[in-house]
Amino acid sequence: MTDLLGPAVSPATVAEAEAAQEELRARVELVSGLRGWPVTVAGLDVSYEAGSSRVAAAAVLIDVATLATRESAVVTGTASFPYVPGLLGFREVPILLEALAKLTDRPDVLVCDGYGIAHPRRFGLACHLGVVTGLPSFGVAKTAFTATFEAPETERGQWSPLLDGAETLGRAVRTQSDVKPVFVSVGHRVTLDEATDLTLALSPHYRLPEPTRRADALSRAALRPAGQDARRVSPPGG
DNA sequence: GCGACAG
DNA sequence: ATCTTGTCGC
Repeated sequence: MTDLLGPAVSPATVAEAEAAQEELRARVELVSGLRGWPVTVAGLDVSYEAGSSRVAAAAVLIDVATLATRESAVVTGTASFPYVPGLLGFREVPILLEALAKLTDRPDVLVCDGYGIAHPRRFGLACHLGVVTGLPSFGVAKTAFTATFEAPETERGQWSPLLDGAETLGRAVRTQSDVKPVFVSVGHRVTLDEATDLTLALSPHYRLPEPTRRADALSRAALRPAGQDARRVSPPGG
């Protein structure tokens, strides 16, 4: 089928992808589109198979107040774009959209595994997904990327700014006391304060927010043959 | 020029 | 991301 949207959706080269990001960044809205505290949030994540291009994407819809899982969807497919730092969106957005489409209810906000605005061209995965879906979104990354930061105080809830010179791109947030911080940045139609508060509300027990934790587990399990979940098969030596 | 580099 | 054994701790 003809790709009517061109490079903005499926770039053929790194140069085209970077150019597309420069175009798409103009569509990011740095104001809140939330109507008060959200009722539901969808956590998203993608898992990869070792020596192949097979991937699995999961979307888990969670009730923010109770953290109960309302519904979840998982889909397997093939990665159509290589991993290139700064271009993660082109690799994961397509299959994540498929997983999102399988959800019955529309989430109030998306939580992504990676960065939003704290990106070389200010258009990380969370911005990409937000712009394409029109939904509020933000990212929670596990490791540092482009910005500089000082370690936040060690108590849960403490944070320090992610900086690029004088520009604030996000926050290093301590979701658990004495545990490495996570990196929160805005994606689309969400403020940094909202993203920070949500990250903390969604991470009562572990370092990572429940939505992305559950999406990670689901996508990972989807790559395993049926019947081998949480069980060891063909142990070395018989 | 060289290294580092979300997932 | 994934490859990997044991180990310390709640």
